[in-house]
Amino acid sequence: MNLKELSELLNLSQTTVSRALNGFPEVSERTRERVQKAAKQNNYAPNKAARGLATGQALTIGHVISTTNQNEMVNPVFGDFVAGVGEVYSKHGYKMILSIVPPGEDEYQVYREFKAQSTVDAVVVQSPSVNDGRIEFLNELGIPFIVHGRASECTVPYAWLDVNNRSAFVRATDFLHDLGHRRIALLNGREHMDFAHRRRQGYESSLQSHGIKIDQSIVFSSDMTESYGYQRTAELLKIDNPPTAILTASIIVALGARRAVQEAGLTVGQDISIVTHDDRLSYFHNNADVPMFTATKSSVREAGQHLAEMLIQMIANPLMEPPNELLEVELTIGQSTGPAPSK
Amino acid sequence: MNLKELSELLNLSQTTVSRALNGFPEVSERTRERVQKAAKQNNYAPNKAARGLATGQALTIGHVISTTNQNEMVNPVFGDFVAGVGEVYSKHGYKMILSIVPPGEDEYQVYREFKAQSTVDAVVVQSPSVNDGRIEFLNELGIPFIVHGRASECTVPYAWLDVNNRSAFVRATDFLHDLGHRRIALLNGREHMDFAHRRRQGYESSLQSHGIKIDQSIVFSSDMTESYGYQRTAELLKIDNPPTAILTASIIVALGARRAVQEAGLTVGQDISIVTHDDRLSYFHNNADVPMFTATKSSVREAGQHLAEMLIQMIANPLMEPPNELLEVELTIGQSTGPAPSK
DNA sequence: TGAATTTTCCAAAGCGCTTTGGAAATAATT
DNA sequence: AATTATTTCCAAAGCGCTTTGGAAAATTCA
Repeated sequence: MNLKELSELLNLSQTTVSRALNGFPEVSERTRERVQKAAKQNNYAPNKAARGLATGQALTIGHVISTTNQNEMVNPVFGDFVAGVGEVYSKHGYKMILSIVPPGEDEYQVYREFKAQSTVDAVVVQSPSVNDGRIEFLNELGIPFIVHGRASECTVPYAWLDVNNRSAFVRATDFLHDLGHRRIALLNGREHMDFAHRRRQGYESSLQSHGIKIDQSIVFSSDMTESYGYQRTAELLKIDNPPTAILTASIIVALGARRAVQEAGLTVGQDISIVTHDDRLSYFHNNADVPMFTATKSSVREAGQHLAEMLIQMIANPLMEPPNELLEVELTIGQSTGPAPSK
Repeated sequence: MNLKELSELLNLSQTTVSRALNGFPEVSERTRERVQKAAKQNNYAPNKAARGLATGQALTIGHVISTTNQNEMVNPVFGDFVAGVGEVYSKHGYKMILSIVPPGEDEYQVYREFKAQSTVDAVVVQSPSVNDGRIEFLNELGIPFIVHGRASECTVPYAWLDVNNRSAFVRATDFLHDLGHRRIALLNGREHMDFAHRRRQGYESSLQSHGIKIDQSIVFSSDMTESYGYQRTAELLKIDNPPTAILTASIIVALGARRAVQEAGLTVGQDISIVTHDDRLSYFHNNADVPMFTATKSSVREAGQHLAEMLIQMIANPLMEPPNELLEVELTIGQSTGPAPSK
């Protein structure tokens, strides 16, 4: 069923039917209702390509994910973020195109194609690095975009929504310091990623403000896997002056850390404290009455929802200033922290 | 830059340019090269909507994810699966549309819209339940589709790619039996899901073939979260006749189980054995020299790649029989299993 | 009642591409 | 040289929609 058939069925012109469905004022309520009913009955909806061609709008937003090599991680946060974003898109009638860039291919080429083909109205940039080239590139290319996170070294204005990773890790480190910990290890994410860079800053800034010298031998940076948490923690427990507390970048890493601690016959929350960032992933509830981990919490799903709303506003209003939003985390106390053991 | 401009630039007709780019034989090699070069230089690519309208092809494949309620899990497998699928799509020039169905809305309505709007050429059905209504629905609607998994109670033919979950869990259970375990608990996924249903069958079939009566009090079914693994295991360790081995549905659940075991002061692989299914998620390497867990392994990312190839074949060849593919798992021995402790 | 205004509707153009049916130019055959 | 085949190209139609400019019908006003 297309517009022509529907309008013939109704004995109306295509114009009138189109206007009735698109809420134009110059069509009577009676006609509009008749049209809407017939459309529903015949399961009519305007052909996406035709509509896009006529309006110049794709009603589609692009997400580009680069898997630079075969073993590169798929960000575990990805699923929940996309779920949040996608809910909002569909409420506003937008579709999401997910483009996976295979190993060896050029992410920028995907954006160029998007532009040339008019596949999308806007783009979401995920996992920005400290000096992410995509921001300048997209600005030049002229595709509206919003960044989930920030790029510290980018000075031009651009739209972003970020968690305050710096203050989160200041607070986490301060908290451990308040508990008497003086030797605090950091199992960070890969520090070319902006969020990890900022967490490191927060960590160092807190230590410095307490007059503690930073010991690079207990600071690590890697993909956030369980085995990373396990390995580094196991090693840390064997050194001469082992840390009494560990700060980890995600629950997955924290689980690895906890495993190493338990295997060493120590108790988390007594012998060793662990504080982690918690993205509130749906398959890692950390919200028992007393949560498993003390954590800086921030729902990545809600971030996605919020970011999508911002982007849709930007599309509707192309001249607006790029919006920015900085979300603060909650610091919630769980079972994984306690006073530093006295020597 | 559109086709008209490009053809004027080249002093050719639009037809010739279009044919040159689309590989038609009736254009000379010299002309073709000239055209291709100019297209690349001017970053020309055919407008997606216009091309779709003209050809009737969307070059797009739909994935519909239902988040039935606010707290429902996002499947942790999702990210890796989508990465696998997406790589293949982009190699073949296909786009992936991801449609998140917000809580309270109707998944079927999304498919109806896909059909009415011709947004997609085909659809991937994820996480099928035992008697999944989508299969019949899509057959009637007339959208080509392939299922990741199967629906046990569906008798009509349809395209699918699945892991042999039944044989996987037969083998896992047999293996534990061989090690002397007689009391084997099962922490399954939600059993309305087909994969969990089949795993249960495999588990029971193995036990029965060894003459072991099934004890429903040590069989569980739930969302596959870490805390599920932890809770159930902690409870199991307290009952009168606790199991000596546990079969879990995913590494995430296994991690929870391991935590409970360690907290009880027991050792995994000695006091309690754990076997899990391992989807080879990129953020849970379980492939050390001796892996952390004994596991039935099957890469969900490779499954995605394979499934995408099948679907693209189906689109190219609409009359073919619905293809099916059953992948066998590897059973790899890790540190989490050992002989049953003698009483 | 006739003119002015508002409401209601329509024909047709255009979005950018593919593709049909043929024409012009070139090469091969008689 | 004349005819036939082949190569190379093009004008124009059509995909299904939105939207412009304007006409017809209904309503209001003088």
